[in-house]
Amino acid sequence: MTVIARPNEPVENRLLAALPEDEYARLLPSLQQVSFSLGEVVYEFGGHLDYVFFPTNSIVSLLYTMENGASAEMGLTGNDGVVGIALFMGGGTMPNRAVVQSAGGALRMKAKVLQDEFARGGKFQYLLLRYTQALITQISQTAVCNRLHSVEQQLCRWLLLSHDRVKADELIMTQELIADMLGVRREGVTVAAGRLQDSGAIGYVRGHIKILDRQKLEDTVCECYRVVKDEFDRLLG
Amino acid sequence: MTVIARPNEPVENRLLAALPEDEYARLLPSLQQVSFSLGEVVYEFGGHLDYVFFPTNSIVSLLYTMENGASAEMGLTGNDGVVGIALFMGGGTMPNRAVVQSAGGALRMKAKVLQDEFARGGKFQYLLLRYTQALITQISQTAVCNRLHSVEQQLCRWLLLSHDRVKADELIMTQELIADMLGVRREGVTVAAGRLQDSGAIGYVRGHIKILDRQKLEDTVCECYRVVKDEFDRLLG
DNA sequence: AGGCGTCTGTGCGCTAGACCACATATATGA
DNA sequence: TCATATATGTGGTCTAGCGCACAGACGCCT
Repeated sequence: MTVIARPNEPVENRLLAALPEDEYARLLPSLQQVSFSLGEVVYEFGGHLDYVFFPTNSIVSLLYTMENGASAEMGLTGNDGVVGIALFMGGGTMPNRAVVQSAGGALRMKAKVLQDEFARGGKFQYLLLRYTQALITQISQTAVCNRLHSVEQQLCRWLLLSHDRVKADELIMTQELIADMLGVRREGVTVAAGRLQDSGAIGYVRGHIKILDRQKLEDTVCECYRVVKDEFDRLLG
Repeated sequence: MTVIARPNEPVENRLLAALPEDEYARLLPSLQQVSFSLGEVVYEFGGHLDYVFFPTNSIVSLLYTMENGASAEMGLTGNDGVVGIALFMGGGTMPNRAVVQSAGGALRMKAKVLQDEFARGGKFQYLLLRYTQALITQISQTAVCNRLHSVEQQLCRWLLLSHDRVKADELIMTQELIADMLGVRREGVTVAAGRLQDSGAIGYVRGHIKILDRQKLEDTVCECYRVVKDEFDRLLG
């Protein structure tokens, strides 16, 4: 992670952008722009957090790694959210890991500043709690989807959720990493991705995935994607 | 649901019990004791909530039902929690259903009272948010467990979580209902439960499950149970 | 140009669990 | 005591996805 400067351009995180003028002005001096690289660990299982992060064009995955090394994603955060909810929810640490899934920028804020502002009970608190509820929906739907749907459907869901949170049509992501996120084997992803490629929905070469036909993905995906998207729009739109 | 009276005995919900004297005194007049029957729906998908519920000796499951009727549980709430977090998180409605999984009592509180007290920012807010974080852990672990573990392990996890939240060693619950909770087929539960019965861990007849040897269940269960339990103890203990 | 490391493709056997079709057992109420 | 609905047991077939073992294929570095 590299610290860049104080942000001066228009804010690209939806939570911050939704703040009223005065609250944003109060927080602005406490925001620093940082840059995440692919695969960087934002926090570890049980680790202590000094900052919260508001991604702008980066994506951060929340995942859990079992004792035997197997892992699975429970949710992901982009420019519509915040990484480090334990800091305002009161737990201090979270029982999961946060890993950068798509390189890019974020704004960070010191824990103390966040907590003080949260305690004021204004719009900031309101937005953070609504985001947390949307995140709960996402995690819930991941639980259901893991139980009931095929790898191909889950891959579509994952691609669409990522695509929604990043500007470009190209995702930098190997099948190996996707397999870790979805909690399946790499070969399973190869087969599912192969089918999507054959249908013309996506194209990929060595870690570069292109969304060619978003509609095709939406036709294949299970209802879980829509549920999550609708809830995010309802709560944060 | 039947409304009984105003509670006068010692409070049996851990969240309420953790309140300081003055806050509890302020809330007491707004609490009504109610009785839930097995299978009762506390709230529906997208439904509006007039009350939150603090279970005393009942257990309420949060589950999601797909368009095709298949369902899966994302978490469960007993005397250590509250049903209806959307009311203080700000969403108003939740994209899931809440169903009584074990008949028993709860204390209910009008939404308006809850929200006013929450806005004061005292210990009540603190407790509700910490509980919500513990719930997030539970849902997350359900997601991971659904992906990576066997039906038998998940059944153990479910039995242990339920056993922790109810006084008795006997659970009133058919295999059919457990199958809906776990998002698996009824026959799958029959087989898994049969193995646990053979090993002497449990005994059951027509909807009455007895925990005979808790240790055996803990030996069989996956790590997911421990993670959830530890996090509840840490955050609410 | 060559070599090595990292991705991706494929095939094969195996297993858990789904789906289907009944058989049996227990409770409840007429 | 009998009828009926509900709960549980079991067996057979089918499939998705795992584990394993390689075989290309592409990218980067020297």
